[in-house]
Amino acid sequence: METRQMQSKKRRAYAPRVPAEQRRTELLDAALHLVATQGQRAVTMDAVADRVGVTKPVVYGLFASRTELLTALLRREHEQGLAQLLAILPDRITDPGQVLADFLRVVRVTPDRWHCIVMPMADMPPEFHDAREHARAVVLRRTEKLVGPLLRAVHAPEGLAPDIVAQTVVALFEMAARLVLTDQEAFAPERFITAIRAAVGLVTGG
Amino acid sequence: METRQMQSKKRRAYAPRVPAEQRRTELLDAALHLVATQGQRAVTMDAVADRVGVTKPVVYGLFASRTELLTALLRREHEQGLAQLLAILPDRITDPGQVLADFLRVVRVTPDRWHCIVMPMADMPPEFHDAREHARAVVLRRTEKLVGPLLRAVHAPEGLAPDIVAQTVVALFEMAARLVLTDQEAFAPERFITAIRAAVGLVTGG
DNA sequence: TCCAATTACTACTCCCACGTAGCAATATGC
DNA sequence: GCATATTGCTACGTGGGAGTAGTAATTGGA
Repeated sequence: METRQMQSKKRRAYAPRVPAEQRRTELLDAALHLVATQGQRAVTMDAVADRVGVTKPVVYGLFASRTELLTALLRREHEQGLAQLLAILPDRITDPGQVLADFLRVVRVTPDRWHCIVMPMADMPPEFHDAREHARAVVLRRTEKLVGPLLRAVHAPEGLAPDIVAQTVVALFEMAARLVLTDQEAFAPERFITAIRAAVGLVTGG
Repeated sequence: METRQMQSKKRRAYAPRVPAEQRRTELLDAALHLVATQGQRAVTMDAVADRVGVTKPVVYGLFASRTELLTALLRREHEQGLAQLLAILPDRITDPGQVLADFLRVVRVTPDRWHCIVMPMADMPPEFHDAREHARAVVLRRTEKLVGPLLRAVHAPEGLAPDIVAQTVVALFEMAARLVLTDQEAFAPERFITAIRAAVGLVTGG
């Protein structure tokens, strides 16, 4: 029975000890990568732990549950994404093509984050949507304000309601981001910028 | 021991017997409803069976696995959705607002189907995307062809590439559908139609 | 009225991922 | 160097949903 000699239990190598805050960040980063590359199903507590070189109970030491982990992740990414966006938006828009260019550059610099923001994650418990709804609402309000003067500048008719135009603009930016993230070759960022400038020219110059 | 008298095992009431093809349809309908109202996680074999008033093995009699069930569902919905769309699109577009109006009417008539088409379902195994990719590709090709003459008509500059315009148009239709499905009050279909007509007027009349 | 085919049900097994209890190693203050 | 807190690990229990084997009810035809 007592064959505890050769092939003994091989205790796992101890992972380097790391202060809580830093571990927390590492774990969120791992979760982000999993979401972006394999979808949220892939974010199991074991997988996250594994990616950091640690075991599951360590994750539970910092996040009470899988739900809390994912919620924290979505909140962090949306907060930081929102910050990136607000840093880009000027007070008054003169060149929409420039705004799109800046945005797409940001997307390419932090693709995982924007993947997780812009590729809609279905089947998330309601609480998960809070972060997204909030960030999106902020962007929509901001966009609506920016769009108003633009519409007046081109003498747009009444029917072009600012809220609908704002929804449209945001949807288009999201579309561009998705295409850039999934089909980088066919949809080089410059193509969108060319297109948007052509469209603007069509309206103002026509 | 033999207390099999009063509270006996209460065998479940036999569900009415139904031919295979019809059951299949019923089950797909049930799955569709679950997807549309609670997301794909809610589509468990038990839940689907239950909704039809039947038990799990019945479902396995018609679909070899959960994956096959969901695949069949997505295929069916995309096929029928595509048919609806193609029936709407004229050979030559004269009034874009009319096309959008027709489309949104179709969406409101079969909301569950369009929910499942237009609300992206993340975390689906690759095979699930086949139906969507295929249908979307067809629509994109068709749209690209329709958009060409339109661009020439308004003397659009070179930079407005037809493929990008097509992606844009499709993205906007999807956005409109999503908003109509989720926020029917704030985004009455007429508002989109008004907006699109105003936008068209801005380009052609300006 | 009986038989065979069809349809449905009961009662499992299996697996996977969540979440936890308790122990082991490593830092840190004295 | 030694106590103690901190961080990590092993080894479970648990629940829920996929999938299956075998049986029972129903129906349609002879």
